[in-house]
Amino acid sequence: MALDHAILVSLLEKPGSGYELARRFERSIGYFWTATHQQIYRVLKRMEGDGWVDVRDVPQHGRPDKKEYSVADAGRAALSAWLAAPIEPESVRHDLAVKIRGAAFDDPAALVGEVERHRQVHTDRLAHYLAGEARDFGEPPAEGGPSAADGPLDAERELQHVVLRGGIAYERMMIVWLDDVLATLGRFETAR
Amino acid sequence: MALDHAILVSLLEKPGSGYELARRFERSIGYFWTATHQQIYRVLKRMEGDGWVDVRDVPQHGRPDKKEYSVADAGRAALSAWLAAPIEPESVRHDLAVKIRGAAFDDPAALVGEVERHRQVHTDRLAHYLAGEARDFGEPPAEGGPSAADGPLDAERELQHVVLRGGIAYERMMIVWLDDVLATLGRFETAR
DNA sequence: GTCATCATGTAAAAGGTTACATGATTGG
DNA sequence: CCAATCATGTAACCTTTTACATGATGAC
Repeated sequence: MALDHAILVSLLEKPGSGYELARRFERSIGYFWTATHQQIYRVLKRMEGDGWVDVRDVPQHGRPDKKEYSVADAGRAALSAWLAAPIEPESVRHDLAVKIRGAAFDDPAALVGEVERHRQVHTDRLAHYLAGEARDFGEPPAEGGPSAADGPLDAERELQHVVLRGGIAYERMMIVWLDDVLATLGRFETAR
Repeated sequence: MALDHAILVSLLEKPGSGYELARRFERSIGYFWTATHQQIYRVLKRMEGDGWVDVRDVPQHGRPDKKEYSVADAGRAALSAWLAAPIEPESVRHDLAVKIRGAAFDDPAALVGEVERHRQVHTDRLAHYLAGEARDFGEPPAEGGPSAADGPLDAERELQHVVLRGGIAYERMMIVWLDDVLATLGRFETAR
């Protein structure tokens, strides 16, 4: 029930078409909420029907027209209501953990390649995050540290940054853990 | 497509009824793969039809009979095939990250209670994991360090332990990050 | 010319959630 | 007697995934 809200947040950050949203769900937002373009188009259509979003046809030169969506008042209200409601489950699906436990009943050493592949994905993602952090949140040329002259706190920017820091912490933890997994699997490899 | 495999792994670790599996999915396994009893009963029935699991009626004194499931050869083969196939997506759904980014368009300070609640959940879970680790994997009374006399490596035990260490690392990371989130939100709270 | 990218969708199948339903025993 | 726990399920609904489908432009 929260793909709606993820889309609303993304549209508040910047209005865009279904296609553009789908691309964002492959990058920034997609790192903590996955969605395919089929899902996105369906939800946009439903939210349009419910008056949560407004649509505007944007003709483009050379390219097909796009429908630019932006959040309507009703959508903002729906988001507010969701923000105020507690969420519990944080349901997780860690295939790799299931595989590791399952490997005990098969060949543990056969899992090494798979774990290394995952480690590479997390290494790449970490590098990507760190590059994004340096680009978007790099040290401002502060003289004498933060002061009132820095202007009001930009909530959107600060909160995006703290979520990104979460992603960075997650990738770092995963890399350390996957090394632990590899070391553990290695003990069986040599023991065979 | 992997609830099947999570159930197979759990049944290989220890045969049991649908009810018992549902309880395990609330505890150990459930921390990296969620499932309700309705899902489990449905999948067990399907796997029984496909010959992946065997069933045995166990009459009990005082309690309703239970159907004890165990993994058949075809189930083991299916698990092996899954273990050998690469998995990519690791699809994530972090409601809280969406909420944090969404809070920029609402009241960031209003999220403090929710974040604190999540922090508590992770603190409790960490304590639970650490207790489990001490109980199940506590230092054996080794004299002179590890040696061949310790016997062969127990793959099931070692791999369960490394998965548990992953859970511990995850909870620790989350607590540190949630403190970062709280500090970030706090800057808006006082700025209002 | 062919491939990648932009842009939007439909349809079917699989999987997950929520609500309802039953019935026995044990402990307070 | 009432609540909790053990034990198993059905039905309806919603969401997600996978496959198919179309058509244009720009770069090579």
